[in-house]
Amino acid sequence: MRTSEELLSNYGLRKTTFRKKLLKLFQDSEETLTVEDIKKKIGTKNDKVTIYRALSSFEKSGLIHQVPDKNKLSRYALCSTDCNSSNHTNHHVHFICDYCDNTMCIEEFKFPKIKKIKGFKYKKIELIIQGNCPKCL
Amino acid sequence: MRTSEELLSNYGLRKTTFRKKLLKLFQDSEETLTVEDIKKKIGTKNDKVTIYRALSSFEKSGLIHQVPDKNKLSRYALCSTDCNSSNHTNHHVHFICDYCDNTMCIEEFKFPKIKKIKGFKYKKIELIIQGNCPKCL
DNA sequence: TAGCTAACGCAACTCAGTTGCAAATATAAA
DNA sequence: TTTATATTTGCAACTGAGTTGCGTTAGCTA
Repeated sequence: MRTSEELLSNYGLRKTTFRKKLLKLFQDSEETLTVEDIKKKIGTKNDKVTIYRALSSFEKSGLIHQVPDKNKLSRYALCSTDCNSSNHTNHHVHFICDYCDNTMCIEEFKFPKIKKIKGFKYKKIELIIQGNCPKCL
Repeated sequence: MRTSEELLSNYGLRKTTFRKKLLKLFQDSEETLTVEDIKKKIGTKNDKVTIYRALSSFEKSGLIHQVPDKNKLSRYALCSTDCNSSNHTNHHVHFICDYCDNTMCIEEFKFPKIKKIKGFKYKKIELIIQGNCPKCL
């Protein structure tokens, strides 16, 4: 895995103290993160505005992606493949646990073949499964 | 199709002036509706609280379902099959148009077979396609 | 038609996310 | 290394969807 500093450089982002920490947090985290999660886990007490702006900058450049959440909260996770600003990974499978509210990006999941419908143009396909995760079963 | 009054009775809901209008609006509408849409389209000027409460009551009873929206707004649509409070339709396919922001429930779409992953329990599976609808292409 | 219960409307609130602006800091150029 | 430029940060104040409490109104049942 690349270091957070290398990654920031590669994606044309500035290596500020906060952004290095933020990216590292994503690299070390198994689960998707909300702004609240980030506030708690990151040692520094940066303003929420800073967090929001960093997240949207990371997202625009293709480093992270938004993940749907049961309660319409924004969650984020590292992009697994090599995404960039003009080409985000198209297919994501996300699992939302009813019980612990966690949202997971499931990598091992093989994405099903989706039938084309005449007259529609597809850009992004998302598959969301709601249920219970192994921990909560 | 059943009249809105019949439907309300069947689902154990009171037939108030407002709820009859609201349900009729859904029956007459091809597209999913936001609270803002409802406010505009419905003649009466009911309070937004009334709209929110009616929607959540309709949803709980299985008359309508929530639909994902690009901007995290709540959208609603009639349930196509015979849903009820204990058994909502499991599989929905929704198409979100990038350009006109409309979200459509695509009925003709055949839902793909989803592989089970060991340790996870599935309750609800949602497939969201983002792109452009025939009107906007 | 009387009485009970659900639905309505108002006001005030909550809370995630946004905007504007001045100060701080990273990067590029000299 | 210093200076100039552009991006990032932090504060304060705002926005807007959705919620809560409570008194009033209107369906429904007996």
